[in-house]
Amino acid sequence: MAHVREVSIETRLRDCGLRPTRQRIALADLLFAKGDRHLTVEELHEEAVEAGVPVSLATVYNTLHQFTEAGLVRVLAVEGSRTYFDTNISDHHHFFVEGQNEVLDIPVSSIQIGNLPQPPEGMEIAHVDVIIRLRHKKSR
Amino acid sequence: MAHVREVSIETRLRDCGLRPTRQRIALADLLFAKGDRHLTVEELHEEAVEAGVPVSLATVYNTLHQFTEAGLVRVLAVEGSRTYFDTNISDHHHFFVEGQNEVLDIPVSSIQIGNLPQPPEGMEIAHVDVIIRLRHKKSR
DNA sequence: ATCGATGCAAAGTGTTTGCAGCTGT
DNA sequence: ACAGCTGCAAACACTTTGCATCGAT
Repeated sequence: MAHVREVSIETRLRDCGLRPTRQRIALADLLFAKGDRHLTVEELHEEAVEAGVPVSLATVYNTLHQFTEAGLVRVLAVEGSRTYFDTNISDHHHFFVEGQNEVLDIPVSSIQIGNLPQPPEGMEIAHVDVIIRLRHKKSR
Repeated sequence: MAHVREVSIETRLRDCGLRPTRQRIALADLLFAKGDRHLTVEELHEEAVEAGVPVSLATVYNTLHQFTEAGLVRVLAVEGSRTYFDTNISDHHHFFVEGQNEVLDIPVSSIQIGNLPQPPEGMEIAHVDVIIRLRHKKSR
């Protein structure tokens, strides 16, 4: 059976110092199989359960944080309550659809940012986030 | 006693359809007396109590949301858990110091953003947030 | 067999809500 | 006096943690 991909994900986990357990492999599969994704813990948990891998919510939280530390995913701060995890760790920006809690990628090339201000003394820039908040046009 | 400012804040509240109560006036005073500020509910609550205006936390939450709807302040989504309120409602951007939970304004003129991507069909841009995340330089 | 991972439930945060009593007009 | 606020505590959503069991090596 299609074992080829599993092996590579296993290796990837191992390289991060994470033991490739059933749950981690399943979650990593869900995360990376479908291209770039923006998921909440809840959503990923639901997907896992639907895929027949009954992980617990707590494990999804723990696993996503481990993945974050390992640099496999990154955290997206778009909206107060919920935390989004982004499987696209390359440099890019986001649309956020208000009310719909939907996140869309913006390739870094479609925005021009120039003239970044100097960070205060002793600080350096860790990351630049651009979030373009969208709403539905009222016109109808 | 210095009643002049109070009156103007009262008027401002009234204009928003908010009854100028003790608590609202006190909170508005704290918010707007010291220039542009970035505060969490907790911080504002503490300031109010220290200033001898014992409002309840719930009232601070309610009041800040009312102020937000009235357009007196705006919500800042920089970080997952806590909600920041920004008293500067003009167009500008932010530094965010990781680990320190500190927010600093960046005047809109010090960043050049060009070439905004087209929003998806039927959507329009509500707001563009730029957050420059900072960390301390490791050098020492 | 060992040490780490998992699941559950309980504990934490930060935030919201319901309702009795208080306050501004 | 009335409608709208406020305070408290209880309810909530999301997230983290403790501990006994399970699983990968």
